[in-house]
Amino acid sequence: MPATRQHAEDLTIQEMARRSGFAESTLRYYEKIGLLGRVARDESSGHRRYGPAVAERVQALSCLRSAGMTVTGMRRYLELLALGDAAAAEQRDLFAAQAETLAADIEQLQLRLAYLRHKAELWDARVRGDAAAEQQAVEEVTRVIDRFTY
Amino acid sequence: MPATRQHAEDLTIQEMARRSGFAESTLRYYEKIGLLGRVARDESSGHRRYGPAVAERVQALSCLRSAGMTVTGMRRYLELLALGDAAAAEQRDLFAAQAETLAADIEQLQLRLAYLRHKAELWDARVRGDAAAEQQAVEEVTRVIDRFTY
DNA sequence: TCCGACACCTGAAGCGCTTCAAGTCAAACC
DNA sequence: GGTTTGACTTGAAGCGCTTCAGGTGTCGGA
Repeated sequence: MPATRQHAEDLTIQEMARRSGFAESTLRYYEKIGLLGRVARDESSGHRRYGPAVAERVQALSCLRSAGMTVTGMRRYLELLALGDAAAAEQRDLFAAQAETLAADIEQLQLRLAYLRHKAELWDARVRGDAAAEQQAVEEVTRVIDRFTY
Repeated sequence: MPATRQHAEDLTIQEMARRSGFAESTLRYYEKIGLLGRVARDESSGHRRYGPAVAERVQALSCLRSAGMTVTGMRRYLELLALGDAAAAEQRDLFAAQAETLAADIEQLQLRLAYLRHKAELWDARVRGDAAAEQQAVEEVTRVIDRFTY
């Protein structure tokens, strides 16, 4: 009789990991550092069971995390969430600021992508023994690097 | 008489950090784990001095690192580099693979960005008490999340 | 000549996970 | 009924840095 009293919609750590994109180890870690409160357990096995409320919270954290938000930022989000509509303006600002940061990051990454592609071209030209193409790739690499900012 | 015998083009760790985008601590760390070989020192002060050859190497690593390459990948790159043209095909493949990975990452990040912006809209609508706008933002958030892959 | 100020040094600890080692629980096969 | 399989548990160690604590070397000014 396994976990008869559990709700059907409760997720195992494996399911929670699959749905959220967090590794199982990360879910355990987040619980340990207090981001998730205490997650319910199956009484007999001691395995974690993620109910709907926790699951939703995990989903939201997953989005924020994959958008580059730090653990500190996620804590802030949860604090604001607890305040509800009273903290709506702060929430808006939190998301807007994170969006701007991410937009800037993406722009930089696109430069890095161009760099990598030109480097691939460069070595390809070398494989083919095409000195002219190699020279052009070198110039393109240089041009891209000049646009890097740190 | 500070470091009279040093070459003028040698960089301090601070300059190297500024030019490469690595933190000074990261430069020390990379040296410790053997990514940079042994960096020369100013004899009297014991401070690191990055000569042109090392500086170029650091620059290249910086590009790779900021394009998402792992330390393992960077080691591989340095190995191949030592082989010169003999490993040109492997270098091309290394860069091409890294480029593909990064392109996929960027695509995901653009979704996260859309998510963040819609979330900001959502809270903004709530601040303004605009239920219709809020409802629309909720739908947009949902639509974006459905396109997430992990 | 002494005094900060500052850049740098090393070694150790912390962070956000990830990986690993050793063990528990439950369904399933022989 | 044992035993294997597989998902799960905890605690500890590792990774790639980052931060911190405590100290050294160099310089410019009083």
